[in-house]
Amino acid sequence: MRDLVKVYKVLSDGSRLRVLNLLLERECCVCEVMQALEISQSKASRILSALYDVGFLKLRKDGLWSLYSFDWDGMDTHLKSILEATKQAFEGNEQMTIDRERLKTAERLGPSCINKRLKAK
Amino acid sequence: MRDLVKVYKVLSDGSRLRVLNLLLERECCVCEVMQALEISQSKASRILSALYDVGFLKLRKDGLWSLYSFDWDGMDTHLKSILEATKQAFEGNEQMTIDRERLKTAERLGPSCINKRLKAK
DNA sequence: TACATAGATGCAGTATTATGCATATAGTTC
DNA sequence: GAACTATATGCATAATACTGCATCTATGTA
Repeated sequence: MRDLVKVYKVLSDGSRLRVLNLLLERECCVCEVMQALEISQSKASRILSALYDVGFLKLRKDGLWSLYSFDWDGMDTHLKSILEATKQAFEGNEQMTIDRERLKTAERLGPSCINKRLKAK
Repeated sequence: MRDLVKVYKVLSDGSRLRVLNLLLERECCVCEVMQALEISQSKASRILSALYDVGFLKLRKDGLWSLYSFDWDGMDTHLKSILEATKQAFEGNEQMTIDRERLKTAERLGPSCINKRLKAK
């Protein structure tokens, strides 16, 4: 039951839910998440590792990139049902739609590149 | 989405989950919850009202007693699926089984009566 | 080997949450 | 209306969680 509490703790944060929503679209690296949600690198990284820790995600490394995606196969049954319910709750939500749109234009550029861009503006 | 965060916040606490579990058994008053879980009156009251606030429960007053139970009819769809998933996760959990057992012997006695008993021991 | 880069993490400050105690509130009973 | 009682709640304190900044790690590249 301690695990269940942990799972709900992870889900009880708007930013973390927004990241889940992105990942429902496709596998993402840390820098894509930071672009799509306009959050800092450390925040994006921590959110992804929190979602990973409770068992929602799997991690694949490609050179410097950490690519996170849902671990549908490894995920236990309870987690899956909770996730399904959550997914349903996202439907029709404006913020979630915007985020998914923005993810489409997110490029696989590292944080330093993104930060330079932001400063240039 | 703010609502969803609220719901998960409420669920991200062991005691609150234990109370949900009791209510899956039957309607309870505050003092039955405090007996079954061995928690303080204010804690039991606050937990119940938190669960009420997000829409899981309905409240019926009988004299001095506040009787809380699941509001299956009034509950919205998302909430219901989340609750279903949670319920499944409770199955086979030792603590939850113990709590449900203890609820059977819980009597509808007020806090003052319960506290007197405890002191008498 | 030296440097550049994506991501992870320690730390500190801030904000949020949980909980006990005391007290308020609202029914009940005499 | 006075006393009693179940529940709700204000307040203070303690515990937890969030986040940015700086730094570290590990991989890739010249």
